[in-house]
Amino acid sequence: MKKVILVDGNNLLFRSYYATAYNGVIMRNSKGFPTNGLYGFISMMNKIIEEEQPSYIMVAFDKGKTFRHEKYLEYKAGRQETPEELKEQFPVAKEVLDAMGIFHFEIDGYEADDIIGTLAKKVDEEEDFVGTIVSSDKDLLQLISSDIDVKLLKQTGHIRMDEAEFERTYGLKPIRMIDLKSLMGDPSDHIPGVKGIGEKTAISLLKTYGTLDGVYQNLASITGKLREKLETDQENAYMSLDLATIIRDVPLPFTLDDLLYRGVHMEEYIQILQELEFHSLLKKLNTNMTSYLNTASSNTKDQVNDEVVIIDDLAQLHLTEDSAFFLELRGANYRHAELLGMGIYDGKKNYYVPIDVLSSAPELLPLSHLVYTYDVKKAIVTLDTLNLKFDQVQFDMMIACYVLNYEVKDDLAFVAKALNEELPTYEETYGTERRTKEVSLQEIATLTCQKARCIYHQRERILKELKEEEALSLYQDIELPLAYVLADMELTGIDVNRDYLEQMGKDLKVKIDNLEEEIYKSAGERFNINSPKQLGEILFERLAIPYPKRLKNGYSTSKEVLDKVAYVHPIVNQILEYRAMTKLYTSYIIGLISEIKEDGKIHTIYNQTLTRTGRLSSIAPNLQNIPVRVDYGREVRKAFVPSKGACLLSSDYSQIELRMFAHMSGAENLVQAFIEDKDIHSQTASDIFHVPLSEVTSQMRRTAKAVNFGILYGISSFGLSEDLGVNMKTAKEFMDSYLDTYPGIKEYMEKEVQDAHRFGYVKTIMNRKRTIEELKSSNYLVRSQGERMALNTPIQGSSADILKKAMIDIYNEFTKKKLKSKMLLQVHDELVFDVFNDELEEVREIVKRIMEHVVELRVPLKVEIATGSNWYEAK
DNA sequence: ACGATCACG
DNA sequence: ACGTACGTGATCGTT
Repeated sequence: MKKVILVDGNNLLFRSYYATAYNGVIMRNSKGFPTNGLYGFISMMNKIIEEEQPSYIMVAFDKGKTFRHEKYLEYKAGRQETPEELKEQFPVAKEVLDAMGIFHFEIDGYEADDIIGTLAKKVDEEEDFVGTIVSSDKDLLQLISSDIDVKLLKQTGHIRMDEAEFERTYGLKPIRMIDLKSLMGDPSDHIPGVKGIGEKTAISLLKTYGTLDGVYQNLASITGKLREKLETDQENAYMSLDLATIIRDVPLPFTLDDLLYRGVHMEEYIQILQELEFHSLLKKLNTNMTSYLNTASSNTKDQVNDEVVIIDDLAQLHLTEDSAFFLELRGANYRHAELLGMGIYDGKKNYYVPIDVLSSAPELLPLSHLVYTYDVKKAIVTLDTLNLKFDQVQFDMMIACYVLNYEVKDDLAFVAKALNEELPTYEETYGTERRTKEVSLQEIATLTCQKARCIYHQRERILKELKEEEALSLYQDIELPLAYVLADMELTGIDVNRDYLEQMGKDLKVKIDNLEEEIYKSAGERFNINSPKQLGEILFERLAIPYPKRLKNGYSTSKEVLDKVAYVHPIVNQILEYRAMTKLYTSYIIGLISEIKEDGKIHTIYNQTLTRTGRLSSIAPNLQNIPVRVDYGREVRKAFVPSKGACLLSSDYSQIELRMFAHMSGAENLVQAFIEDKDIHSQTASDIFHVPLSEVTSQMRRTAKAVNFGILYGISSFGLSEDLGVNMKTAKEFMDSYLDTYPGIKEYMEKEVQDAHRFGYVKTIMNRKRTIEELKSSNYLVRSQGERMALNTPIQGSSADILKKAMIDIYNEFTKKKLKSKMLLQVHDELVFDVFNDELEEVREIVKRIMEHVVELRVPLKVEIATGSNWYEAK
């Protein structure tokens, strides 16, 4: 079987050009010749040859276009003019191809698509040829057949689309791509399509009616807006069909056999690279040559490390060196994910252990050598069922990269990309949740080992960067040990009283149903109360309630707004109550019940690498936003219960962020107030209103509290006035009074913002760094937001650092003392424990001591502890 | 996929 | 003259 590669040359050069042309700034050689498109083009050609090992290859280029429709010109006119700097690169691209021994072709009146389409047809007709088309243009997918597949280039990596894959993805035959485009259009190719129809609608229409003709023949059975859209744009749709169809009978003066890949003419090739000054490509060429020569001469040394040994018996796996491993899962939530297998790289060889091999004899896995990975917590939690304990991991690339401010996104491919390593993303490999892809064992093995290799190779570089950033300690002494603590908490889970939640749900349901009827009565009609749009119309049009605020498209029906107009009509309070009840019901009754596992517990997942400040977040379910501020919502907490013979203990940092602020600003009166353990909001009220403590009213305290919070968030008089419901002038007076009262604070804040501007980042007490791009913005609002982040992050982040350190120390102390009691939850400034009755006093002492003394600041840290037979009581 | 809303610190 | 408080996640309806 002869394999031919058909490359869309225009597409390749265009995308290379635009990928590297930022605001018109492009790469040139020392003679001023633009080279940015060529660089990507040549790299890509090399990559294609390396990956595909073709025996036949050709690159097609555009050369004008036959006009097949009177309206065509009009549409084509909208197309952007090719920049001069790109045009110049085309002849050179062709020279490069000559030097590389690659056939290329163009012909008057046709685009590259048409040449490829014609050749693809020839491949279909010839018995002994198969072909692969390379492009990022989905248009070419219409050429897929049993002998033709498409390597669809993506921003990172590529997707291989063959007949089966296409049908899995779109649910259609490849040739229907044309009909699809005629309906949904393609702005990049100036194909109009039918206005208002997107991919989803187009696919479902074609699934029902087969073709564009089918759709229009059955217009009678289509109803509503959709039919109107189809009728309006029928002419456009058929023109689009024409435009989208690739020509397949271009006159070609050669045959498939003429496309033979002849291999590179090294001297010419090197000369061109030198002229273009592509030193990295030359260097790569050199190392490839040497390694090629090496393998040729001494055939065992320095092999390319991409051969994967698929292990079918763990007894065969002998690791003698520190190795990297990557656990491959399929599914978003790792607790429900399908375990696929483990890729291992020991510096020399790749091994892939399929999950069935692993689970049949997990004790044979050489854990002591599996020391580098990506997301150790995930490995611990998912492989706990096999009784595997990854307690010797020294390097977690995910956590390290988070500390270095990389965007982590739960996918190694994104981090790898930032480090200039190309890996297919999760979605590229497995598709989306709705459109899953089937992936072969061989493919998974290759990809998983590729990830293990990436971890192995990037490790030193990342550690070096951590050292340079002085963040090694944060990574090594806080974040990495914390991953183990969190894994343990996730595995432990918290007991939930399902019966209690169900009863509460039943009661709520009755209340909600009654409220619903009342609301319909008040409104005089039935409508969807949950729809802000419908609700807005009922309240502000039908009932003519005055509205203080409008949104982009409609009225705001937020609590804030409704509170203001509650006196006008009884329906407003009914709505507010309905909202509160349904929120409770859907999110906290139904939502929580659905997360209870067979063991009667809820096991949340902590995301350790998400927030920009260093806090944790909690998902599936979020246990960091269980109601507490309002009485009836708080009742939900009664469902969270201890294990038998134990109680729940909650320990809470009192005012940790304000204390942190006092510490960092060094404002003397504020520091003193904390040292004397004053009620900080009352004290602030006394100070800013100049009255003795005994004369502070609750109103004054409330105001002072709002001012204190404002300070933490990077105060603005507007924000404060909104929060307090006073005008901005009054709010400004409060702020000024505050700043007068506490000398040093103004200076501290000014310096913080100034430094942030100067360095572009801020840091916490444990040297956690947050870069703030917003500070560079020319937009005042964005820049101000950046300044508020700069003020808030050191406070929120340092508090998070402290909590994390405390968690690790407490965990270690529990282990050391061999306590049965367990840490269960973290809620930013609160920890919740399951404490066995006989350990209560000991735990209370350990937790309080460690939390209060985990760091020593200018102000004391204060911890409040409460216990009870559920989370409601322990608060 | 995104915004509005509302739950938490 | 802008038009705003910091950090999250779940659910719903709309696009």
